[in-house]
Amino acid sequence: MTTASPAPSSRDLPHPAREEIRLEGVLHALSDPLRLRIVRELAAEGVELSCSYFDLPVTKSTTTHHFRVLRENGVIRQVYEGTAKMNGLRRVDLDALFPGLLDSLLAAAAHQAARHDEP
Amino acid sequence: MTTASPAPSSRDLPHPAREEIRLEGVLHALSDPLRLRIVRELAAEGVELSCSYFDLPVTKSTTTHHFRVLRENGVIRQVYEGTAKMNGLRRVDLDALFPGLLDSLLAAAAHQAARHDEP
DNA sequence: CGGCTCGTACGATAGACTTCGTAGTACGGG
DNA sequence: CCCGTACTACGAAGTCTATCGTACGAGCCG
Repeated sequence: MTTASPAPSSRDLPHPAREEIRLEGVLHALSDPLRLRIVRELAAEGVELSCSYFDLPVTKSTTTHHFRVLRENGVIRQVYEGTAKMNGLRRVDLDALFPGLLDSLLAAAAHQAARHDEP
Repeated sequence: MTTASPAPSSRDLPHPAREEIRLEGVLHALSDPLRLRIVRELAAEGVELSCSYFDLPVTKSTTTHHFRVLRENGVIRQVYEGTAKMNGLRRVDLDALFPGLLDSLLAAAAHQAARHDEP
């Protein structure tokens, strides 16, 4: 049977449970421009994206570090899929914990981007 | 005439203009538990409060440091009034820059406090 | 005036954060 | 099976942060 077994490639990454996510941690994770940018792209695309999708102005080591900060603070979920690691926003968890916060943050970031970065 | 001259005690503190306030800075300022707590009390009282109003578990030096971080990131406004320094939320500026964000953040903090800190 | 309170400034320290480079592991394709 | 790709782990360097202690300046009150 074509069981939809998630092929749990034995490479599991530690994620905080929903109740363990702390607001301070989320804010800290998003207070870095690079990480905020990652989250914005993730939210814009709406689907899971591989790390290499992002073209960040830092080395891969640093990229790994930033993705880990986002994961450890409960902002994103990371799952291996073959050689790629897919990243998805934990929108459901965040919305349950902090209703409306994520949307406000994304709107604020978009607002600011429209004011400064983009012409 | 009893001019409402603000008695500009010649001790003026540098504040960022509204347009200079950066989302990353605000998030960073609020990612510290002590500073988040200060902002929550400020929002709850709704009026300007002196530094000594807060009974924080750190020394006065550290308190000064945290208030400065909040001011330099545009979260609060500080004005001298005699020997006291009054602190007020820059709600108008923040609401203009990031509509709804402050309320979402305060609600999220209250939510979390209800879940963990308070019984 | 003398002292008190409020808050600052400065220096110091320990810890955390960001970034990198190198070396290594896991998966998939020829 | 060997190699390329994707990402990690570890160590190192530099910077930033949080905290403190002590010493100081600015107003208020007796």
